[in-house]
Amino acid sequence: MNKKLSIVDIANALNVSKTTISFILNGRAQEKRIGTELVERVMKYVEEVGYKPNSLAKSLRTGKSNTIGLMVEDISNPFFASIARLIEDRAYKNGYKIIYCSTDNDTSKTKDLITMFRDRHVDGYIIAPPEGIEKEIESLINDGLPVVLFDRHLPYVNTDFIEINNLFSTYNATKHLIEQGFKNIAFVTFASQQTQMLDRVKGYHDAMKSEGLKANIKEIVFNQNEDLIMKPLREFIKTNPTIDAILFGTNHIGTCGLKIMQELDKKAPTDIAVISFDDYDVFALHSPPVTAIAQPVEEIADNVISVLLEKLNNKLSFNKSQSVILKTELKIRKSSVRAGK
Amino acid sequence: MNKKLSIVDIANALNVSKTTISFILNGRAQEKRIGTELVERVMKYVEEVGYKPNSLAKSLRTGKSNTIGLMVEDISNPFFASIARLIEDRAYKNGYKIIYCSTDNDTSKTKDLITMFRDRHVDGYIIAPPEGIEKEIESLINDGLPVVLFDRHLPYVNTDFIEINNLFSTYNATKHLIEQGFKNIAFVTFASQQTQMLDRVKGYHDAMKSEGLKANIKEIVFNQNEDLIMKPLREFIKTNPTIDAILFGTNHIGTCGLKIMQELDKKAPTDIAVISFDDYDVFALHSPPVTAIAQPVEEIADNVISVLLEKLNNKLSFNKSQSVILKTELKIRKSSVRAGK
DNA sequence: TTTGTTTACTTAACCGATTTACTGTCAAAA
DNA sequence: TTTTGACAGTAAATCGGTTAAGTAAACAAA
Repeated sequence: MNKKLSIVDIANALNVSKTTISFILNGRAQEKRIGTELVERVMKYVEEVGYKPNSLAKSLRTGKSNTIGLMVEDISNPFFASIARLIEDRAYKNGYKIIYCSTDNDTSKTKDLITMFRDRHVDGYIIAPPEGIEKEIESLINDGLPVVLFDRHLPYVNTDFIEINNLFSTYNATKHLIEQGFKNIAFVTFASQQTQMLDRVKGYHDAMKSEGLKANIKEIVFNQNEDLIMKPLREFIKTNPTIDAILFGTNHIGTCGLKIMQELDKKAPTDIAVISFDDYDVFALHSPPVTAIAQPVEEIADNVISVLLEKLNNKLSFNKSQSVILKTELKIRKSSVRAGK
Repeated sequence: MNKKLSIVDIANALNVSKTTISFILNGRAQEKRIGTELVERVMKYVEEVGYKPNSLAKSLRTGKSNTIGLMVEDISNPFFASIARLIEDRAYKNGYKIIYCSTDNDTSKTKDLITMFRDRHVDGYIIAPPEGIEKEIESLINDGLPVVLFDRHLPYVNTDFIEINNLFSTYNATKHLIEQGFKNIAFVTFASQQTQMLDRVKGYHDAMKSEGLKANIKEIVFNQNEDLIMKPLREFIKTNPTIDAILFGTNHIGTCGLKIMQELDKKAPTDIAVISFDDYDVFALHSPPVTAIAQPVEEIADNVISVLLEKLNNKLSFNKSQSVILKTELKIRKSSVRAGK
């Protein structure tokens, strides 16, 4: 219908060069000493006809796309979805758009996605990195692109990241279970070499060790197909009847665990006490409510975007690394509190 | 570090014109009768140096951005998050990237976002539209841009949409409650004039009427702040002690309802039977498990993206409207089954 | 009167691709 | 011998902006 207006159309209509229009629209009128009368005339006309500069052309010339690439593990996981939501809000407020994708923790998929993001000239990267993409991340950094990692980091890549104190979180949760009198405490998690997961395992392990208790760690291979998670989990619980408490390493596996317990008619905390990493509605609403290690989602999102925006705005200080470790909160609910107490 | 290669660099390196390179890379070698020997030489070199055409430049010239704009109500809502995830997968497989945003059902925010998407030259639009954006959607369609609506539609805008049979879904759920012997059934939902919501109310209303029962509808104003949802909900339940069943209009309000019931120590189904629209982990895992109207999330996503891709591929048949109404499944669980039965 | 400075713009190059319209060569047909 | 057509490519315009470099006019200083 109404053919899109270009800067040339505006220039012709007003009998002014397109350079002048460009300067005015980019707020460089004063600097370029464009007469105030003309500035007003141009602004008025632009407003009137609703002209919007073509952002592709702009990006091509300036090299800035005003886009942030967001790579999460899985956007349908409530933890990532809520962080994505918060990041989205702050990004839009600052004039940035988000392109996102789910990595599924798949290294080669992630590599492809990074290539795609580069290709799209995203200005900054927010990544929850899977293992094995050190080279790609380093290459981004070497090329001067702002990168912020979150939820986990790559130990041998020197970049900014936002994380929580995983080690202390599971340590603390385990201690809590021990204090409640549970002894045969298992840690059930996804098999992973990611930093946050290693810390979670270690925190649990150290707490058990410090109390002279035997650690019992079950690692389950992640799979998109939920049945393939449920099955080994079911086996584990069935074949370990002496377990009196389980600490789950993520919300996803925690949820699966609850499903299995329901299926096997195991009640928390009488049959098996339960704590899960990450907090969300499922845990708060469960009967009994499930004790959870709540991550400070808002703070994580805030920090991630703040650090990234700072990098985007003054590329100068990219040498000063800004990594943040946030604290979790152990939300103690009935599922982990000994009946008698 | 390694300066990005451009097509000119490739052309110079091989002593060939950039036109030729472009033809070859776009698979038009045969059509443009480029010698096979040269084609091979170029392909090999391109592969070797890892040249990737600048997609911004490409988009600027061709007018195609290979991007789909996805507008959901709230990406942190599990229903939308899982649809977004499925759409993302299919889109990436077809060479499209997703830019997304949450509308919060806010009309003016949505208008801004549509402007932004246009500005970004997204190739196609997937929108769960709030009320009051008929004009903007029509304008997209008039400009020949592919638009698919989902979850709801705009009755007076003639475009494709994917929806479920809301009317029958709540009718059927209400009938189920009546069959179970509940009589004082309330419908609690968010105040909204969106088609899916109107249908949900009507389905409930008609079912009650057909059985000669009195409808009791509570509409709650949506708010980002959950407390402002909980408060009127709490009041409603407290001041309506005769209610023996509640049908919740969305997963969000259903979840809030469960929280209130927990707080007030009301058990389902003995104190109040419960059914909620949308199904997710919270409902399946709740004790007792909550009967839910499950939307066919995969099918919705599949249909949405199929229709959109078809439109993107052959702009020809844009006159033939492809609207799909999918069926829901009433997952009957304990929360709505009379104790005695 | 000449030179210099400021003001208020404009011209033209550029970003990196695609695409239209050519060019030059050689063999077959008229 | 000239024309035609297939072949194998190329030059230049274009998409819609930004930006470095330049210019004309007015005024001030030397």
